Amino acid sequence: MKSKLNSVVFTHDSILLLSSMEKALTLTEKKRLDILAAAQDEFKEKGFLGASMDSLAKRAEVSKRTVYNHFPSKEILFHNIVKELCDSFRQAANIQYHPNKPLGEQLHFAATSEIQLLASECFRDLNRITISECIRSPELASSTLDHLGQQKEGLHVWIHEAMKDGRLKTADAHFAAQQFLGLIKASAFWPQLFMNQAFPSAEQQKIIADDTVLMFLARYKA
Amino acid sequence: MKSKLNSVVFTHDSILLLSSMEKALTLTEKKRLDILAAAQDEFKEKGFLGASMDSLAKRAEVSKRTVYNHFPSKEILFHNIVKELCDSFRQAANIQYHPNKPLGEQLHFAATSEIQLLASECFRDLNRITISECIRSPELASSTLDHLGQQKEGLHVWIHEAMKDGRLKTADAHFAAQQFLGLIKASAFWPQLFMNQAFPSAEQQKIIADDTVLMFLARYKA
DNA sequence: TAGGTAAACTGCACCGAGTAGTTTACATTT
DNA sequence: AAATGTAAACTACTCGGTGCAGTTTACCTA
Repeated sequence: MKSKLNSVVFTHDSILLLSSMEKALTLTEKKRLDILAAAQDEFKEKGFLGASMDSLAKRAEVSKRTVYNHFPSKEILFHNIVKELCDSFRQAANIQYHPNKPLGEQLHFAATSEIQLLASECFRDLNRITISECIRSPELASSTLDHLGQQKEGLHVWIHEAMKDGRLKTADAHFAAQQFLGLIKASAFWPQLFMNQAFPSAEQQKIIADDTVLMFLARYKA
Repeated sequence: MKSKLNSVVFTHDSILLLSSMEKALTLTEKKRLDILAAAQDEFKEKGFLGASMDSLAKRAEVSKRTVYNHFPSKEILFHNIVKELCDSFRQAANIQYHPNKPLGEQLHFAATSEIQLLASECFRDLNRITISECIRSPELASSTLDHLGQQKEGLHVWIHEAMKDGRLKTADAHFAAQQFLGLIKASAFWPQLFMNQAFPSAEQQKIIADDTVLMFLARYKA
């Protein structure tokens, strides 16, 4: 299996769930997780408007009433899903600036971990779910995609420090970080999100990371 | 002055058309344009699923029956809107490679015209309308976003020629074009589309174009 | 220029399907 | 037996789409 994050939530296989969590789960809690898993599938597949509570309940093999016992409304359930998915990415790859290590090495690590994040099925699911709604719901847009910009924050700080340290040309650190991530996402995020393009292979990922660092340093190295 | 019956079928800009020709339009044609304009607003505002044919008809100040006289179904109407918007971007900025002009100048032109395109309210409308649906409809995704990739094609060819000419380092031209556009869109497209970020001012646009070219040439100039 | 005809528009009622959310009455678990 | 979960029916909608009777418009002819 793939997902190493919050294994409980993303596991669709209830038997596995039960066996791995011992007998700790009461039936009520199990149902709750079934509902969350089914809701995630339903929303992912049909979007917020397209999703139906009946279909969702059937998916979870649970009475619709039970769904409403756990979540008072469709919207609240939706926000729970989004929140939950968001939380699983709190572990923002906090890149630390090391004055002694080579810039290329540090940047390559940043690029690789960003690609790693973009590669995770989980992360793309979150985006597929939210982005459609974000366009028409600014509130959700900011609350959610703030999270997405979190490791951008980290990179921005890193760049700023490297500039202060005289190892990068002085420039707008925020803008530079945007460029760095833009280079990556142009190949490893947007095309996969909107067209159904396959995600880059391991070799392609390496090329993307290498070339991003190469280009970035060609421009900014002091 | 009389107008041929079907000369108006494909519309460029409905509002402009209406105000400039006014009397020349037969009532049927005017209604048709009213419907298209209203549909554009409705879809833009609520998306495909959220849009309602009743609300749309009211917006167009037209009987719902009339809507269905012109367009047999909601889906067909939607595709008409998308097609119409697409057609208004047929003028793909076809960048031509000039062996004698400086690379920076030519690239700067490409960057500027790309930003120009991304800046147009029209173009962002098209994307806002389609992208949400593209995620769940691969068919629409390819048919529509092919268009978006058209000027990318142009750039890719340009880069290829410059490489053959020995003025750029030999590399994957398609990948390089993707990088070039990624640099631009990271600042002037995606943030505006999903968050409601304001579009860059004229000065900011210049900075983006300058810096994109700078970075690209730092990496690829032979 | 007047008049007639065909086509288009209107407004409304209506259909069947589906929606979120609630209630009721029964079954299972503990 | 008390508590919780259950299915199915029910409410009060909204939706896309249709049928139809009556009105308006466009255009051709006499």
